[in-house]
Amino acid sequence: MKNTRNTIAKAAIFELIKSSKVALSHAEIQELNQEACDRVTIYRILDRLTAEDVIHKIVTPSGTVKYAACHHADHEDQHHVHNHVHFNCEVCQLVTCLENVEPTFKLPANYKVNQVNFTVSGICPSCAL
Amino acid sequence: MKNTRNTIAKAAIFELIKSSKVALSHAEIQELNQEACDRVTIYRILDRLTAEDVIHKIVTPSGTVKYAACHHADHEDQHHVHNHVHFNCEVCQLVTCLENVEPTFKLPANYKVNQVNFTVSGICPSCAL
DNA sequence: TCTTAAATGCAACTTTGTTGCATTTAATTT
DNA sequence: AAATTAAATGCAACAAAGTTGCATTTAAGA
Repeated sequence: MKNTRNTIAKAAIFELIKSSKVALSHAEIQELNQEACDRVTIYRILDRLTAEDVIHKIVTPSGTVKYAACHHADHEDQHHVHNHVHFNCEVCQLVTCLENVEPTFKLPANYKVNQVNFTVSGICPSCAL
Repeated sequence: MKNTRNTIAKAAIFELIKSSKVALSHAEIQELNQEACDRVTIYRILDRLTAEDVIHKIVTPSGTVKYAACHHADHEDQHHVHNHVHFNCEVCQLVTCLENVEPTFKLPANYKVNQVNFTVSGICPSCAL
């Protein structure tokens, strides 16, 4: 892992993502951060946090990219695979990690998996009322 | 379903997608179509074909949007859910539908599923050689 | 053939993400 | 504590991806 520094901007953005119950987009993070740092800086911080494996990137079926904190035990040094399901509510638009829902599937021989993106779209329990 | 017309552009683009073994991006479609119609028209045709459920949209973990033909039996009038896995090779960048790989998963109560997007990234058999 | 709503082309615009470079700053070394 | 240095930031400029409005064209039913 490359040398990485703990800056105020990075800490602030990580804190935002950690304290959010839902996944956040770049635009949402920028707004929540009160424009405290440059747009480009946020992109770079998100890349760093993703590389450090403390947040993970989620792509919704509509193509929106969001980020959420990782809640896995971090005492494993091999790269973690985020294979839980993300739920994208079509009504409230919120994306939530369903950490306990891990799909099972079987690929044909000789496929090597590095990364998965499982997103389910529909209506969440709150909006279904 | 809204009234929709069979135009040459729509037929050409559907043919391109159907005859491709891999999922195609908007840019790739435009190039393959020899710029025969406007960029905007392609976006609108892709939307229409998706709404008509004859192609489906795939979003890769890197955020690229691609389209592939649907190979399901079309005699069902309820909206089809594309719940097969898409494989995105990190080397050749090709996205292929693994029609036979359907993940199983169990959501908590009261979640209503309309759409799923399962994409697995890694190395495909051809590139693994 | 006539009619009309769907489809297209074009221009303009927004959103999202990237790159290069000068400046600032965190963290290590002296 | 000061010096060092590579990482991080800000800014400007750019590129890619997607959207919108509107005038014109066209498919398909009357």
